[in-house]
Amino acid sequence: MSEAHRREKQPEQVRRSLLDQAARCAVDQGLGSLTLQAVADAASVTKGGLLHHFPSKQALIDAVFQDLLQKLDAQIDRLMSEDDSKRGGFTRAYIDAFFQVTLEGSESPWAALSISCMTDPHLRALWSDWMQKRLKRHAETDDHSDLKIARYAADGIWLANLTETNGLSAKELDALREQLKNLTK
Amino acid sequence: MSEAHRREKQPEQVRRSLLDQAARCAVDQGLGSLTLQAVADAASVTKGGLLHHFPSKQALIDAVFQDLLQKLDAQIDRLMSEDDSKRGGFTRAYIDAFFQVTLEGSESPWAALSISCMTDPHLRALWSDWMQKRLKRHAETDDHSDLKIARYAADGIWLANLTETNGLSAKELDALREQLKNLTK
DNA sequence: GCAAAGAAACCTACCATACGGTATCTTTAT
DNA sequence: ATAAAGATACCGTATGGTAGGTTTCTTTGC
Repeated sequence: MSEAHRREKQPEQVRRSLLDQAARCAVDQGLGSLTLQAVADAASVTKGGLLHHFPSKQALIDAVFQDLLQKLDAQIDRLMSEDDSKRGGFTRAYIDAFFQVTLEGSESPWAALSISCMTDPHLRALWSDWMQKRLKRHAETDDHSDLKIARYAADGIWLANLTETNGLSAKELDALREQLKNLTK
Repeated sequence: MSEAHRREKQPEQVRRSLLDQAARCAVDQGLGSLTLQAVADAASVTKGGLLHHFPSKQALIDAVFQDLLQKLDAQIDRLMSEDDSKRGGFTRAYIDAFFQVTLEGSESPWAALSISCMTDPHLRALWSDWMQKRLKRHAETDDHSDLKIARYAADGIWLANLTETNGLSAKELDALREQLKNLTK
């Protein structure tokens, strides 16, 4: 049946798979009706195996969220290092990061972040903290109402792409991105 | 015990109460952990009574959502009738409606709409439909990329206000709204 | 005008199931 | 040998839903 018992054990890989599949399930079924069994199945592990890696459901969810936040952090830092002009550097990176995520479609684990963020007050706080820290860190270059609007619009677009059954076309998205980035100049 | 059995029956009123309380519960506990019992209790009806009005949990949730969408529709229509310039009329009404909702804070039944919208894929589709119909209806006056960005930004702000533990200040919100509406001219 | 019948509104009691979590056992790696 | 990885079996509970009863409203026949 499950092959995890017979194959070579690569716990790190299993852990990764669990995180990814959990994110995926959260998108498909909504975090509320997310079930340990479903996640375990999707990762080809039994529920017991899952609970070995994450001692509770909440622990799993938290881990997913932290993982995604970490990736987002890295992504933004990378994008910022490629940006030579100072003003709005963070905002541009933010926009690009979000569009990149958006392009990956609703199957991307990133989509889970948003959903989790709304549902769970605890995660909401985490996100809020992250954002506020980041804003404070780049206050000198990115504290302007135009930039604020650009960031909010990026959020909205990202949200829309989750919401719409048929996401926006790549062409539309590209045009929107250009327009937003123009706002940051 | 429950007096619903002895009092004069006013099914319409009970139905309303069920919808309202369901919305309220969805805000408090999150839609995921929304329970029929809790809603029934809040409306002073037994679970059986609730299930008489709404044959399933999903039916109840859908009804709540539809109800709120209907209210939003009316609100937007009203705002549009007060707007004399043509271009961007819908977008301005959309922005105003969302800011009005945002100002009411997270206790408003509208907050439930948003959360539900993210969580439940089925509701996501309903919202998407609503939006697309509305956009088609106002294609002549509101199909422009600037307006699109303004709407997305409104979504983002609304989202941020749900997300942030301490919502944005009324002053900030006002400034943002003005700025957005300027984009629609 | 008024029973009687039928439908609608609502309640009580119950079932089935699915879910999170525990306890324990087997297999693999070091 | 020991610990980690993973599987299996099981438990308690809460929840959505069903069945069928009881009370109130509405319609119909006379």
